[in-house]
Amino acid sequence: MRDLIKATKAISDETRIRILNLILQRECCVCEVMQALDISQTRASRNLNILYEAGFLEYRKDGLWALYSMRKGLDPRYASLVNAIRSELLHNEAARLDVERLQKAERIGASCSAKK
Amino acid sequence: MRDLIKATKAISDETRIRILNLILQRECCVCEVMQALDISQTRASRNLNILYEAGFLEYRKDGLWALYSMRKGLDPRYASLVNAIRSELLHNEAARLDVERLQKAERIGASCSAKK
DNA sequence: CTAATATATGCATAGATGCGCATATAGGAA
DNA sequence: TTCCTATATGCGCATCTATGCATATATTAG
Repeated sequence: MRDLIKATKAISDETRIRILNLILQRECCVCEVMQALDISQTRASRNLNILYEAGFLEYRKDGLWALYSMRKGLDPRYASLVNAIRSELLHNEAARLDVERLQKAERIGASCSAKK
Repeated sequence: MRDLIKATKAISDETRIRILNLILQRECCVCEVMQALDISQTRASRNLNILYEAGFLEYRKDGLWALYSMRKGLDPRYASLVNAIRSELLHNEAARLDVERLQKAERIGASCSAKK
């Protein structure tokens, strides 16, 4: 019960739904999420961690980078939550633009957007 | 997007998950929910309304009673959210007890529990 | 070692949420 | 009408949440 509540809380937030949208495409690092969604480093990092803690994501470190991807072998209950999001995003224009920006994003960090 | 967030917010609360559990069994009035979950009238009414506003429930008045039931023809996205809850509750002892108390509940209102 | 960089986190704060108390509303009975 | 009852709701408060700022941590380069 606790876990289900944690999971549904995690996805009841626009920023985190947009993040899931990106990671459904491919593994992402924090700075790519920042760039694609045009949000702060703190915000990206914290919300990624919330999705991780809720059980949706896998986490690995590669040098300086923190890489998040969809968790494999997701509990069926969680999978149906993800499906709800997936079908929501299917025809969502803003979500499409986020993915478009993700494709242009580079694996360079916070200083990048700071320098702009 | 707004609607999905509203729906997931609605179900990311223990009280409301327990309420859904009851209404998945059968149509309930506010006072039955109060009795089965042993919560205040305000709390039952407000949380029922949140589930209704989020699109999960149907509402009808029968004399003094306000009757809530599962909404028919639920959007498939919402249905998969409900399924996640249903499978969560399937082996949940507390949920079973709530239903048991629901069966003993009577369609009499707030004054009932107040008189106890 | 020091410097640079990507990410995580402590703290403060604005806003949202849950709920109790009291009261309003509405339907039925007399 | 007036009284009783089931539900809804305004208000206040305690708690939770999201986020920015500043800083800590960790990894790599030199």
